[in-house]
Amino acid sequence: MPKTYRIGELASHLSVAIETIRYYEKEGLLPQPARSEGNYRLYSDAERQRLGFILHCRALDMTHEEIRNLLRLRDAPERGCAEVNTVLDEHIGHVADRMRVLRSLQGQLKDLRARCEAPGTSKECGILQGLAAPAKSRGVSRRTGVHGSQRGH
Amino acid sequence: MPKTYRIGELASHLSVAIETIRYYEKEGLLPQPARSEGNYRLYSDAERQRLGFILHCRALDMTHEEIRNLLRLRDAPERGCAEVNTVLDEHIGHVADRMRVLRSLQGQLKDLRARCEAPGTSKECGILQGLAAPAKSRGVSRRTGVHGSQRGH
DNA sequence: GGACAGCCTGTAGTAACTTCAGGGTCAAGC
DNA sequence: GCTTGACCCTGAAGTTACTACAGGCTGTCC
Repeated sequence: MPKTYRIGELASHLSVAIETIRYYEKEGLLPQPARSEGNYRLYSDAERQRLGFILHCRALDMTHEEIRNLLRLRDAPERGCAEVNTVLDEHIGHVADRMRVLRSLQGQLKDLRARCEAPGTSKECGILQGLAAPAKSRGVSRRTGVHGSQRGH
Repeated sequence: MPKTYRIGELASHLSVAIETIRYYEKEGLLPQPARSEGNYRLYSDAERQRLGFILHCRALDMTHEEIRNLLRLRDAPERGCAEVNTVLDEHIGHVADRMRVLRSLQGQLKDLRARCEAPGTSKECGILQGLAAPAKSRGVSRRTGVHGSQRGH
């Protein structure tokens, strides 16, 4: 009899919220697990490993779409390794793009910040004036980036 | 009679979607504008400038919350410039945090990518194995970042 | 048999939009 | 006068990856 885990065990072993596991199931990243008599989810070691794989991909900021692709390749071992490389290379590209954007942002923010050193009222604040300006040669294409994680405040 | 703009004009002048303008109004970033006889929105130059300010802030990846704060300071010029600095400094911090995370990610992704050079089947692919590993010393605190823009694929 | 941890389902909220359905307005052309 | 087409309106739902309830079972201990 192979070991099984209830959802709470799995969650604490892998340091993830219970709701997230159920959400991954709903999203089709995890299969529908076996159930106990009392309708509790029962996970096998294979499912535990699959979840670990998913979490590792998420820690690398991959989207569910990208993870789905990798899981498909993982499940079909006859497929070439080249596709795995492609997914990864594209993702590396997304991260690089996002970093370029942020570097540019950082420069602009620091320029803006330097406009205010005197403690005047905000009426004549150089920062607010800078933000009101037509924003020429901004160089930051709005709407780019690694599907970045939000939250942070 | 000062010039007024319809929403479509404003949108094309400032390169933003019409829906976004209406959304900003609903969010309270823009005031409710005057209306024409036929119930079309009519914007003044002041509103046009306010929208420009908002878009510039968004291009710097500020949240609506941060922008709301700046607008409040902009509208109350007797307040000190110091608060503007605070908002900006915090935002600069967020961007810096996000860049740190991405730099770490990039390193991990490249390590992973280096595991596959031979064109084998994905069964023995070092990348998939790397993603299955327990992910020790990962160092990327999940759930961080500049409320980053999503989309990108 | 009562308390309490743990699990269940389903729904709604988050950020900043985008998309859609189903209409009204207005100027030009026939 | 009527139609075409560009432009505008509202309100609701979809997007991503979760998180947070609400309201209700399950299982074990005392």
